[in-house]
Amino acid sequence: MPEHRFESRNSDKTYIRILDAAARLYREKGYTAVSMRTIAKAAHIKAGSIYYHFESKDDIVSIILNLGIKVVHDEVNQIVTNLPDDATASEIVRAGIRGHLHALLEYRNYTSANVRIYGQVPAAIQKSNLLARRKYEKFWDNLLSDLQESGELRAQIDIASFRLLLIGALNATLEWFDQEKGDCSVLADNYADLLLNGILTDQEAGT
Amino acid sequence: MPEHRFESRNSDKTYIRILDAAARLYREKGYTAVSMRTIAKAAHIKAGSIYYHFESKDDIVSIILNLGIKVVHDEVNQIVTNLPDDATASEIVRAGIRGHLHALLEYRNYTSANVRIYGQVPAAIQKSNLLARRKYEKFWDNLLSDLQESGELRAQIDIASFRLLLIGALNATLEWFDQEKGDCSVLADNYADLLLNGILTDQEAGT
DNA sequence: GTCTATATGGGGATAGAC
DNA sequence: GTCTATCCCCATATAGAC
Repeated sequence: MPEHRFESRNSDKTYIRILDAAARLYREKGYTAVSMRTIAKAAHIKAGSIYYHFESKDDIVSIILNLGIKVVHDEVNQIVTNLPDDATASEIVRAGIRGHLHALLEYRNYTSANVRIYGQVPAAIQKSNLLARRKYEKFWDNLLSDLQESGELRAQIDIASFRLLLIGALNATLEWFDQEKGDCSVLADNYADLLLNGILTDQEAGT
Repeated sequence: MPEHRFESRNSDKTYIRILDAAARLYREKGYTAVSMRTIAKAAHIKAGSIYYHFESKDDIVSIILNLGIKVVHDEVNQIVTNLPDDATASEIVRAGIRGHLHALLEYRNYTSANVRIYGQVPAAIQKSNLLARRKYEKFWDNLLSDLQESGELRAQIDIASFRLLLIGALNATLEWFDQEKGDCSVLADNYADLLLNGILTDQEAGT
């Protein structure tokens, strides 16, 4: 799926084909349920041949998990960085939510594989994904802290708590959102409105 | 874990021991990774003996998935129903969030097993869990619709969208919240404040 | 109720031909 | 680069002793 990284390199098309097939299968079936034989069949290759491209099953999983974070981080970073200097807090947060949801659903096999199987892979593999996760969390924390210091976000909210709530809610859309039936930017604006303004009518707010 | 359902029945202690062990393992390792041998060892019994208590591996999984929804639904229902008649929207939503989070973390092995492996079990097992899921979703939708009709929640919010955001965010806490280090009612109040009032300062709200 | 033993099939990974 | 063949281990489920 992440074609941009390998575009024209000679016969690494096979490398990508294996990775794409594996990501989709991991998302659908879970970590242990997917065998090298299963991946091989989906990638139109024989099981033994996979070991020419990858060191082991865990090597494949580790690469998939890291791409699952990277594609989202890259897209959110690019969208937010390209906003005009006078963008409001609403616009910035909204853009971040749009970017996160768009990448999440665009690279669904990788992102969903990450969300679903991270908690179930061996500890060593989890560890290989931790740095990418921490960096993305830090990105949001910095973004939100800046907006809070400038007075656009309420002073009393805890940034880490909101970031956990936000990313938790966004990632959960992977479990139900159907790209065929809806536009994810509509969903993004919907979620952004709820999170920015809350659900109470004005006379009830603050209670 | 759900002792209340079987309290004193003779030697169904073994039944519960097997179920508890299986739920914990499914949460930690995923559906396919957990073998009958693994469950047997954790429940201090031999693999063949499990078939006296359960029909199959899928029978066990199906029961665990259904309990994972039921324990949360029951607790939220009880807490919200017992609120005084003059409770405000804030108090009702806050109580629902508290109940959901408390049950979620109290019966963590069952609830987390549900969240993590639902998407990875065979379709027939998913189907056996759908009714319980739909009932719990309906419970929240009815609750929120009533509050919207009484004017306490903003008229323009879409109830189903908010319910998806809410339950998605709450369930995601299973992946990071450490019960040893924090009180889940503090977390609940924190999340409730964010969701009820939003994150913008008052002069920015509505934009 | 719980045990041991076993039938049958699939798992990750490697060797060596082409 | 991809193939076939193989090593060795583990899976679910059942049969029948105790």
